[in-house]
Amino acid sequence: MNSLFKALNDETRRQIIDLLKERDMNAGEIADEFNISKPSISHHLDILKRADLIIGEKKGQFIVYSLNTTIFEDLLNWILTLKK
Amino acid sequence: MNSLFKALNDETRRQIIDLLKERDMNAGEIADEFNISKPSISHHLDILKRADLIIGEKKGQFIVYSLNTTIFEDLLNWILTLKK
DNA sequence: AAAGTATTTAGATATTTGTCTAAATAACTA
DNA sequence: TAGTTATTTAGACAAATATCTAAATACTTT
Repeated sequence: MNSLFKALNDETRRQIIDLLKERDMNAGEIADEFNISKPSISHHLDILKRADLIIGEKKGQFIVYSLNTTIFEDLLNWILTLKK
Repeated sequence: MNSLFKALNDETRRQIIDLLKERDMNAGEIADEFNISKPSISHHLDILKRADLIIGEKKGQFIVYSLNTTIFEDLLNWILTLKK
């Protein structure tokens, strides 16, 4: 739960999530959407990966990232215990 | 949204939320649940307040804190856009 | 009014975090 | 195999954060 909230606590990472909501993208495509160096984006992707929010799959020369929607269940449940 | 995720990105603050889920408590009662100084807890309460996650109401000498559940709607909606 | 209790504010410090550049790794292409 | 492209790793640094102690503020009680 710690790594999940940590991962979500950054505007750039939330924007990456929003991008992947639309379609799968490789690291370079993601980096092109930001005015941040590729190594920094790589680092953000690593944090999202460690939180199980995204999955990276090697496709030849590229690594294609996609959302792991199942992890959002945990977050959803955590919130729902508060609503009541 | 930024202050919301920031506020949730700390184990102590999430535990405070869990405590307030059970019942309203004043600052001293909350502090007694942790091995952290009162000023530090006060700081955590401030961050939760700024994120609109909790409300503090003066009751004489005490300040009673309670959850502001309406704010969780925002978080809920953010997550739901990802699930589909 | 003085003393005691509850809470916050101020200022300091160590740790964590986001960013960068340079270099390393991995895979394709000519 | 040499060069090019895609991505990550390593190391450095400035900014943000969690914590502490000491002091200030606010209310209550005697």
